[in-house]
Amino acid sequence: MNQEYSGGGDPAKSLELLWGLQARPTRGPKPALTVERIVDAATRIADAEGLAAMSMRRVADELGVGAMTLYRYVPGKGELLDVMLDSAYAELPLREVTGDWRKKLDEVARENRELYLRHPWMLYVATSRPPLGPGVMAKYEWELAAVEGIGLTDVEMDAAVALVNGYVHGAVRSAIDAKQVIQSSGITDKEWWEAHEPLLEKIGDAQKFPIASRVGTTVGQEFEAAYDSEHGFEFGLARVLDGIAALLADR
Amino acid sequence: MNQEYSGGGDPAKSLELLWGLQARPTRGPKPALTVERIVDAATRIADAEGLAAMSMRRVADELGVGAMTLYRYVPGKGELLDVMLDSAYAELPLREVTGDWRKKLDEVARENRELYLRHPWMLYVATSRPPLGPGVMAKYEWELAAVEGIGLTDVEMDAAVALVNGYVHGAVRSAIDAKQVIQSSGITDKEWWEAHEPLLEKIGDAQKFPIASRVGTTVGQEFEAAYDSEHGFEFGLARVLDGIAALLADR
DNA sequence: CCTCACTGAGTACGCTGTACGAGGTAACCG
DNA sequence: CGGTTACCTCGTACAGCGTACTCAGTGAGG
Repeated sequence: MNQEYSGGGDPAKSLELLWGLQARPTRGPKPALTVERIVDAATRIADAEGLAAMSMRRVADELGVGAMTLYRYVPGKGELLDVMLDSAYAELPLREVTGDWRKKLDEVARENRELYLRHPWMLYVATSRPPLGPGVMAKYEWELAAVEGIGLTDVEMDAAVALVNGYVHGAVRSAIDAKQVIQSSGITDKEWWEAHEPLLEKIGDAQKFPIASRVGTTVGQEFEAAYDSEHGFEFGLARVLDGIAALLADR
Repeated sequence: MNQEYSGGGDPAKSLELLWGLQARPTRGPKPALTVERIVDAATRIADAEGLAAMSMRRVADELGVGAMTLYRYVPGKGELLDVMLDSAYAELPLREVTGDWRKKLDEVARENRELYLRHPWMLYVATSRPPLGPGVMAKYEWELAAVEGIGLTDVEMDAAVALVNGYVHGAVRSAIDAKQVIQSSGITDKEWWEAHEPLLEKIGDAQKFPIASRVGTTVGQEFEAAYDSEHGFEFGLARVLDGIAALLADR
């Protein structure tokens, strides 16, 4: 059972950390750590072993210090996650894309997807109103720029970007969850459906749920054939972009 | 900081529970509990106090038994969550809707939305390949029926339903997260932006992130005016359905 | 009526985040 | 230069978690 966390740090404290607003005191011994080193270590652990493995003690071990030492640099685990998230978003290349809005939004979706695949733990941290760190701000600006000046209101621009981001988030999460289920259980989707066909038949599956059993079987087989998540992602993204295009065409 | 859980129960064991496949032994004392009573109690707690409050001890207290007693009925917390999820999905009315696919999918989205609003904890349980209990199967069948016979392949039908479901999931989760942030911090979005304007200005916000600061301010104000999540939901749903419509029009 | 499968639950283990406080270190001030 | 004082490190402790183990009590089948 995977534990998941929402950042949930005190927003004000997170902000101070994110923008490096703490006055470096002169008295006393030099700090052995920096917030950055802590964030890097924590991210390394979360990348390799998942969010559940990223405990304060584990991070401290990784850095060769006591667990409580971390609390000199970070108010708590929630704030640490906030900073981790912002740092990860700062990895986005934010390339300037030439072309129309659709090409730009496509790029936005793809870059976000790759970021999530690189840092799967991000998908399990609640990100509603994320702390406005430099990484998140830059990302938001970049994404809005894709739909700037195409005839949307400000609110619609925000909604369009949120729609694309939300889609990518959900799609990648589904793909990763599915992969993890396969890895942890050693059972592919196809095998799953086949193994439970007798059970479902006994229940009266085919009669009660004719469409579901037909579609489920087909989907299981297609996914087996490595047709897989790549195509599923493309399908959904195309629909989302088509939806935005339809809105623009109405104008 | 909220903990969250993925169902993650042993799929085989969850299935047995879901379909009630356990052979009721005759020897020994009558069981004092049923899986159903446990699921109901757990759901009640999760509804009222959130997923984090739903610990095994808490559920046991609610039922007036020892914590370990629950393990006589349920293999573990993961499987319990699986069953809770399936039971909750079984609450969907699954009304037969007359009309075209769009009207039907719209109904699917709305019913799912209300279910999530009634049981917010569902949004924080990972649901990829949820255990195929009776509730989930019936829901899947109902949703697929909305897009049956309109010219989509089986894989596309699954993808379309997943797209709508994913959208609703993300949208409702965002709305609930936002509401919780406001409740727990007592700060509205507008106040948030206003309170941090000096900070962001000092950073060089307006110069570095012109679009973001403009759109962010506007969105904050609109949301303040209770324009709010309802309209945001409608906008996104309309785009998603438009996207599917565009696909059908191409044929 | 005896037997024994089954139920209930107390105790305990290892894990979590983090509050508290003791003890060491280094820069400032007189 | 010596004392003060702010700061850093981290051992200990606490409440809470999921759950493995174990043992006593129960009640129906033979």
